[in-house]
Amino acid sequence: MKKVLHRPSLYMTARNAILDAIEEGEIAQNDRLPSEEALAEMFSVSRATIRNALQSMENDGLINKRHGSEATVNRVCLGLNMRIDEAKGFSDLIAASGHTPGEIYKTLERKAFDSKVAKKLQLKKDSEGIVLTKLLSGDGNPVVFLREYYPDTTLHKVPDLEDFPPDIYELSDLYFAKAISYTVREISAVRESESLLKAMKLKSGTGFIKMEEIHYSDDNNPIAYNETYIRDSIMKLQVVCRRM
Amino acid sequence: MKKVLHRPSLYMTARNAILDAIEEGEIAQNDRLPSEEALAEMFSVSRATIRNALQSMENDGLINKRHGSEATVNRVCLGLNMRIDEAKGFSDLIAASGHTPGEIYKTLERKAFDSKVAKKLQLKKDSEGIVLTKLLSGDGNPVVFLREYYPDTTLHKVPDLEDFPPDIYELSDLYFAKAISYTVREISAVRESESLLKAMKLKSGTGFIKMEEIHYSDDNNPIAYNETYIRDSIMKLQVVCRRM
DNA sequence: AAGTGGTCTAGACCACGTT
DNA sequence: ACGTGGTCTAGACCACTTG
Repeated sequence: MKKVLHRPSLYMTARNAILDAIEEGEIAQNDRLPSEEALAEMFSVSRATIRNALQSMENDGLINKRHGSEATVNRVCLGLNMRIDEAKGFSDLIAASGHTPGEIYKTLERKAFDSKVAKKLQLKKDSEGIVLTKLLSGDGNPVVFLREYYPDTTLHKVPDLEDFPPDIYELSDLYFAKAISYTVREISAVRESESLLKAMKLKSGTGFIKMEEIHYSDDNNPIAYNETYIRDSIMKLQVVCRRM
Repeated sequence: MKKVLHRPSLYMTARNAILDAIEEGEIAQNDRLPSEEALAEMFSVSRATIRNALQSMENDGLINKRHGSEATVNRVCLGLNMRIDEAKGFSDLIAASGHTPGEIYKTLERKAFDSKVAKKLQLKKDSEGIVLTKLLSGDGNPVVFLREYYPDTTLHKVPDLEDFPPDIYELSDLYFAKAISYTVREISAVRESESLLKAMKLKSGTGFIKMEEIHYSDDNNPIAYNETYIRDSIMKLQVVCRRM
């Protein structure tokens, strides 16, 4: 995977500067940003460039825009730390929610996928691949159990177990033939089972959230599949949806 | 709430025309759209306007864009019908997933909110408001149980029970002092309980998804709160997350 | 090398909110 | 009435993908 150093675009530079200024309290009076024209002058760029910056910030839930009046800082969304509509791995989510992430165990094996997994990945039955199993902890306690399926065609190189990055998106940048473009997550509830409790090294549990993830390349082909089990007593999953 | 008829913008017109053409198979050869320049010529608008249309389509997961190559139709996301990262009510979700939505019962009462609800809505304890309780069905079977809390300050007029629109976003447009701008949804898993099974008119259940929603106005004030219980055997909740 | 999308500018007019 | 963001144009150059 080629890595290129981009010259940052003007609008991304402006975006980062505005975000820093918000954090320092230097720019937003009562959480209200200066007008687009004023920002354009501050950064010596055109209004279109500032609009590009503000648009990307609104898409990420950092600010609100309203026709006729200045943009405002969105403290509500800025305070969320378990958003599953963002491309973050679970280690990052655990860390973002204020717990110390860790790995209780991790195993790697190569085998044929069962028909259910093969179907999710649009593969012929008995296609082979890598299966990574992980138990993640928050502050030392088991919270997330993961099983990750990587078809042989996906990985252009198989890293050693200890070289697997904790984040699948980073893994895709380093070792996938094609990087992950987007992920579809499907959520259901499951009762605790003997095998799950054993895998998570728990004696009992209340309810678990099950999350099935299919990761797609930018040409809409599935390239990886995960099953994740989450102890929801620790983690509350969040999603933001905006109108329009 | 004032209702104005907007002249549709050129980019929204182009967007809708492109979407129609995609559906009819008239525009995308092998799911690949014409170039931005070609589209601009087709609709007699500038390239910037077409880019605006395509950008909004990509934000909604309808197409993928790649630097250097034409945009492509995203059949994967187009096929999803239970996305909870879109501002849709549950009636719409049930309908979108191919079941016939219905209401098994619906009650309305006015009372003081308990401290948990008051806190979510940033209200003083014992603040009063309207509580709407609903049991929704898919193909006649109970699937979603809802309890919706509307503070007195939110509703500028309280509709009769039978006049409540099925969709909370529509309700907000018609009867809220300020419309809903965005919603934060928090997901957890719950075991079945006596009271929940009774409310849902079920004898037994497997697991339930609990979704707590706080609806915010565009000035980031919470204006409504819902608790929703979902029989996940019927409905799989979906979220799409894109990188960058 | 050619074609395509990404970024950027300067200027214009309109629609909305506030006063 | 005024200031603000929303839409739109025409033109330019750069970065990426493709043949």
